[in-house]
Amino acid sequence: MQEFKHEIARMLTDKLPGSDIDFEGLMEIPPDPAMGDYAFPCFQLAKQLRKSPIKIAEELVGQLEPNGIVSEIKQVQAYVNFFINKEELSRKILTRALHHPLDYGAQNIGANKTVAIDFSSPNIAKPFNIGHLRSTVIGGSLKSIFEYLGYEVQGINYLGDWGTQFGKVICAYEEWRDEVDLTHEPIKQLLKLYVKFHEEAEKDPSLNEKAREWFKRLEEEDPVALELWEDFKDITIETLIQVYHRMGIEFTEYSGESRYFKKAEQVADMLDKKGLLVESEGAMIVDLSEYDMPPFLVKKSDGTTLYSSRDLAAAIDRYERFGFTQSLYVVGQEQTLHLNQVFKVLELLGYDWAERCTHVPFGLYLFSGEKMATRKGRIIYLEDVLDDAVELIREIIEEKNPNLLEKEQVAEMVGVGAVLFADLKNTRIKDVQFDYDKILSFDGETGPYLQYTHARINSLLKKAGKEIEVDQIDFGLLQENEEKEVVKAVGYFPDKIQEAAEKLEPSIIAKHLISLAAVFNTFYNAHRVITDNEEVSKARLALALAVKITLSNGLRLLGIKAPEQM
RNA sequence: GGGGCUUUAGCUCAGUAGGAUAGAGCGACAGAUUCCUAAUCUGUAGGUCACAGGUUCGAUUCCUGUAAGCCCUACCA
Repeated sequence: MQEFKHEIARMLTDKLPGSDIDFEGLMEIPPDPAMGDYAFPCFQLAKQLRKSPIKIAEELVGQLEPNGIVSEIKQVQAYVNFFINKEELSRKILTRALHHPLDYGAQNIGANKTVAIDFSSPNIAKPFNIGHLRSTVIGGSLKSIFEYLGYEVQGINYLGDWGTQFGKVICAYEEWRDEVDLTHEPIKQLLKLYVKFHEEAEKDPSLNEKAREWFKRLEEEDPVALELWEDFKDITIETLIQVYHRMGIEFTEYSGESRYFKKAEQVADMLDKKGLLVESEGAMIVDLSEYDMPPFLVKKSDGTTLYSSRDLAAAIDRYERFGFTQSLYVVGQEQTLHLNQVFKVLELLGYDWAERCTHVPFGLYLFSGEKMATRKGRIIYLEDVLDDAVELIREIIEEKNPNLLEKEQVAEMVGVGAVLFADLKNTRIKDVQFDYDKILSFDGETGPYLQYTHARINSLLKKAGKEIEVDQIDFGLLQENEEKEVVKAVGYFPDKIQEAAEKLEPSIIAKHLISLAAVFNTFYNAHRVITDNEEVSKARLALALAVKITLSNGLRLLGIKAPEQM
C-alpha cells in the first residue's frame, strides 16, 4: 500500500512546495473506511501557515485534482480525505499477490546482511516446558521473517548444557541412580533427579558442595563426569529435535555453553589484561557501577567460570564467524539486566559491534500469577499441551467433517497451529497468563480460524474449477465496499511484514492475518463468489485466491501450516 | 531499598511513531444455513483508557509523580 501513500504525498507536495512538512509521515488511516482510504490532517500546516486547519483543508481540496489513482478527495473538518480508485487498487494489489503465490510480500532489503538469532535455547536435562514456547516460536518466526526479507539468517540454539546444574544432576544420579530408568522418558527421569536434589539439599547442604565438586570435575574434563554429561546431553537433544520438528522449527546450528567453557577462560584473561577484572568477596567481577549496573560476575570464588563469561565468548565467536549486522537474543525479559551487562562488557572490551546486539525480550507465562519454576517441579510440558490440542481437534473433525481425508495430519497441523498462534498473537513483552481453556479454544481470533478461512477458500476455488488468468480479469468489477476492504488488507500485508521485522514483533503479522480473514469472511458472507455473471465470478475468485495466498504465506511466517481442507 | 516491564469493556487483549464518534475476540442476549465448509457471519448490551499533575490547538498515546501486579537486583541460566 506504500505506493498509494507515496502518490498522495506527492500530490500534496506539488501543491505546497517548499514546505518542510513530512506529508507522508503525517498521513493516517481514517477510523471509518467510509471516510476515505487515507487522510491528511492539516493541524501542522495550520501552525506553519497561521491559518485555521479547516480552511487549509478546504483550500487543498479545491486545488487537488483526482487522477487515475485517487478517485475522490473530500474535506472533513481539518482533514483532507483521499479515496483510492477501486479498479486501480485491485489491479495493482491483486496482480502482485497472484504473481507471487509462494512469496507475496517478500523483499530483498536484507541482501548481503546477516542476522544471528539466538532462540529457544533450553536447558539440557530439564524438560522442554511451556515456558520455552515463547522464545522458540518468536525466534522461529523472526527467522522466517528476516529470511523472507532477503537476510541471511543464522538460527542458533544455544543450549544450556553447562554449569553447576550439571554438577547437581550428576551428583543426584550418583546418589540415587537406582531410582530412575533412563531408557524410558529420560527427560522426565532427569527432572525427577533434579527436583529431588533440591529437596534433599535443603535438608543436607553438603549435597551442594558435592555438586560443585562434580561440576569442577566436569570443567577439568574428568572422564567419568564427561561421559555422564554426554549421555544426559544426547538423550535430551534427541527429544528436543522431535518437538522442534512438530513445530516446523529449524536451526542453523545447535550450539551451547559447553562449547565455550574454555574460551570463557580466555575472555576472563582478556578482561584481566584490560584491567576490567577486580576481585570482590573472593570472586572476580567487572565493576559496572559507573553505568548504573550491579557488578558482572565473571568467576566464582571457587575459580570456575559461569554463564556470564561463556555468553561473552559466544557473542565474540558469533561475530567472528558471521560478521552479523544484527545479533538478536530472543530471551525472556527476566534476563534484561544480564544481557545489558553482557553488551556493556563487550563494549568495554572495545568491540564496536556490541551495539549491533539486541535483546528481544518477552513476557513470561504466569501460573496463577506466578512464575514457573523447574526446581519446584511447577511446570507444564509443551508436548502435553500440543497433544491435548491435537486430540481436541480430532474430536471436532469427527463432529464437523467426518469424511475428511488425512484426518490425522490435519489434526496435527491445526492443533499445533492453534497452540503456536495462541502464543504468537500476544504482544511480545507482555506476560501471558497461562490459560488452558484459551489455548484450546478454536473460535474467534485463533489459528484454526485462519486455517479454516484458508481451507474454505481452497474448496471454493476447487468448486469453481476455473484457471485464474491474471491478465484476463476485469478488476473494475470489484466495486463493493467489502471487496475493497479485502483488497486493502491484502495490500497491507507486505507493509506489515516490514513493520514486524523493524519492531521484532511477529504478533503484528498474526494480528493482521486475523483482520484479513475477518474482512474476507464478511465479504464472503455478504456476496456470492460463484455467480451467473462469468466475469464477476472470475474477479471474485481472483480476490479469494489472493487472500488464500496471503494467508498461507503469512501463516508460514508464523510457523503454522495451512491445510487445504479441514 | 534500587532498576525494568505492565495497567484500556465482566474476561483476554488491539489501538497505526499525539489527532476525527476508543476497537476486536471470548462470555451474555437476539438473529442468519433450500445457496461456495455455521471452526463462519449480522446485531444488542458493556469503557472515569489505574490515579494526579504537566507539555500541546489537541494526550489512551509524550514527561513527572502516586498506586497495584510481575520480573531482576554477584557466586543458577
